Amino acid sequence: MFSGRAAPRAAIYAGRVGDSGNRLDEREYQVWRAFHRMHDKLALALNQHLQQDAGISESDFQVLAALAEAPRHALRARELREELQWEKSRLAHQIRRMEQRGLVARDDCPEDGRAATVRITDVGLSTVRGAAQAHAARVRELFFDALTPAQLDAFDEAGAAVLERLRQRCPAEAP
Amino acid sequence: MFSGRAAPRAAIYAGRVGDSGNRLDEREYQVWRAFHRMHDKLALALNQHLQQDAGISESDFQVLAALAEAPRHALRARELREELQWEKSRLAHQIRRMEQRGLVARDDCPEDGRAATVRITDVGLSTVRGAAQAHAARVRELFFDALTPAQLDAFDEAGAAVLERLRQRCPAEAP
DNA sequence: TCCCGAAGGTTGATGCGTCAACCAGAATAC
DNA sequence: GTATTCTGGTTGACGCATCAACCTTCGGGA
Repeated sequence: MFSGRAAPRAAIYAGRVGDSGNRLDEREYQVWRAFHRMHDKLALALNQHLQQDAGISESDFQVLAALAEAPRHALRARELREELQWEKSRLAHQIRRMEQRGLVARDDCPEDGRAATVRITDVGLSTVRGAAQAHAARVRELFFDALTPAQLDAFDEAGAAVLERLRQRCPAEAP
Repeated sequence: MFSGRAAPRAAIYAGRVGDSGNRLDEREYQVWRAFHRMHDKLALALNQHLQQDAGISESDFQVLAALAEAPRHALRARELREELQWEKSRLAHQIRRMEQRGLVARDDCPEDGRAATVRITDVGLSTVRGAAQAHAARVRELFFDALTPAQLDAFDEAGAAVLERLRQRCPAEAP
C-alpha cells in the first residue's frame, strides 16, 4: 500500500495523546501524506514534460484544450471558468499571461458590455495540438497504466465520494 | 462515480481523431479531471480553515508538525527535506518566510559548517498545537469520513501503484 | 598540500493561485 | 427614470513552487 513506508511520526497531527476524538490514526495519516506526495510528484512530472515539449504549463494546457474544443475556438470567460472550475481572478491572471505570449486573445463581447470572450490563436492551436498526444501518453503512462481496471474503478468511486462530501460540506459557490 | 458529470469534451486531449494510440478514453479523461478537482477543492478548503483558525498555511503546518515531533524540536534542513520530500529551495524559501513570522528559527550546525538546523519556536509550537486538532478533524470530515473502509483500501492501493510507477519512471533524485 | 568535485543551503526571477478591493454594465426595484 | 443590487471581469498584493545560478564547506585523491 501507499502507507507504511515512512517512520510513524504523527503524535501531534494524528494524536494518540489525551485524544479529544476525531484525530487521524497512524494508517490514515500515512495514506494522507502519500496522497499528497502522489499528487505533487505526478503534477511535477507532467508539468516538466509539458514545459519541455511545448513550453507550456498544465494550466496553459487546460485553457488551450478547452478553447480548442469550443464552437468557434472561443468561449466567454464565464463559460471557460465554468468548464475549468476556476476562480475568476485565477482565470483573469492566467489569460493575461497567455495573451502576452500570444497563445490566446481577448475580445469584447457584443451582446454584453461586461463580458469578455477568450479566443485561441493559431499559435495556441498548433501548440496545444502538438502537445496533446505526448501529454496524454504521459498521463496514461504515469497514472492509468499503473492501475488495474478494478483499481481504477475503486479510485473513481472513492474520488466521487470525496467530491460529493465536499459539495455538501463546503460553502463553495452560490447555487 | 467521479466521472460522467461533465459534458464529453475531449477530442484533442483524449482524441478519437486519427488516433495515434495511447490517448485517453472518455472515461479516463473524466476520472483525470475529477481527480484534479478533488485535490484542488480539498486543498483549498483545508487551507482556508487552517488560515482562519491559526493563520498558517498547509505548508507551514507540515513544517511545524515535523519539527514538533522531532527529538529536540529541531531538525537539520536536510532531514526536514527528507521528511517532507521537498526540494531544497522550496524549503529554504518556506523557512525564510516562517522565520520572519517567528514560527521557526535557524541555527548553524556545529558538526557541519554547511548545514543549518531549523528549530520550532514557542510561538510555533503553540500555534501548531492549537491548529492540529481542528485540522485533523477537517481532514477526517472531508476525506476519510467520505470513504468506506473498502474504498480507503482501494484508494490506498491505487495510490501506491501510481507512486511506485513514478518511482520507476521518473528521474526524481539521486539514490 | 592543493585541487576538485560533491553536498548542504541560499538567492533571484518568474509563473501560479488566492484574497480583497474595485469597476463597469445589466437587471431590478420603486 | 433613477437608485440599488447583481454579475462579469480586472487589478494589486502576497504567499507558494520551480528553476538556474551561486556560495561555502567537506571529503578525497594526485
